[in-house]
Amino acid sequence: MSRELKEFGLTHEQYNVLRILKGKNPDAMCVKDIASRMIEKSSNVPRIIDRLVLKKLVKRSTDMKDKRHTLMALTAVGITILDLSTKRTNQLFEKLIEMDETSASKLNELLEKVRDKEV
Amino acid sequence: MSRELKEFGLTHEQYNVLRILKGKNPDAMCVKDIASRMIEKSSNVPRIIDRLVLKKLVKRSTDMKDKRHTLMALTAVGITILDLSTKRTNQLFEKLIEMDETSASKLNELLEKVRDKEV
DNA sequence: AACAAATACGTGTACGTACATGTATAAATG
DNA sequence: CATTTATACATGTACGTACACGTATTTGTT
Repeated sequence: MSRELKEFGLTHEQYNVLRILKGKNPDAMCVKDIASRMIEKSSNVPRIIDRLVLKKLVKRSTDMKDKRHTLMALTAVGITILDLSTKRTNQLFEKLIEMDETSASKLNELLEKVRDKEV
Repeated sequence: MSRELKEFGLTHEQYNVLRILKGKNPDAMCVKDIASRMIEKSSNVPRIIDRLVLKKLVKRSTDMKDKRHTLMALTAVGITILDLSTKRTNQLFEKLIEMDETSASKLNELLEKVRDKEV
């Protein structure tokens, strides 16, 4: 996945953030909202946004209703790049999960078992 | 796992390298040998060793038979720390894989299926 | 209204991953 | 034997993860 995204100048996490923003597009989202939708919920969202802003894929502004919020939204370029890269990753993903329904659901069940262990 | 290793001042990867060295102890290993036994085979071994040497868990020397080789071996302290931390991680691992034999082997089979996809 | 606490971001550091490149040494070749 | 090629390691950069901490803004309390 990363290998393919690289051709669009995106890392896995940058792509992930773009997709999250797409979910609200054309509305903006704040850092906390984005973080809550990420798999890896570290405090790294501001820095990932930094890189997307540099590439002009995302624009940043301050919420005047609550100045603690920074608002992020896709730019037109961002939407284009995202759509292109999504086409590619969707193809890959289809191949990856190519598995009959029974196996897929069994795999899921077993992984949940491991994930839920309290250690 | 990382959480527990932290109490021994070790990261996951540092611990991994110590275990690999333990496998050959008291003989030394070169970077290439270590890398070949790691899950993540990046070019990062020299830097992981750097940190272990700083903590005096590993000693480094040059192979006089082939000066391109750097030889790494555990120190006495390294062995002690490794044994202590291994006791802890073994307990955790036992809990984690607590799963009946049928489920465990089914999980393995399904994961192999995903892993072997050519994408 | 003044102050304390909570909230939302941003930033600093250590470390790891991925990838590219440099350097010393050894092996292979003509 | 001289030169090329391969090998083994080290190092640089970009980026991500984890965690600690700083700062601005808002909210809650007295």
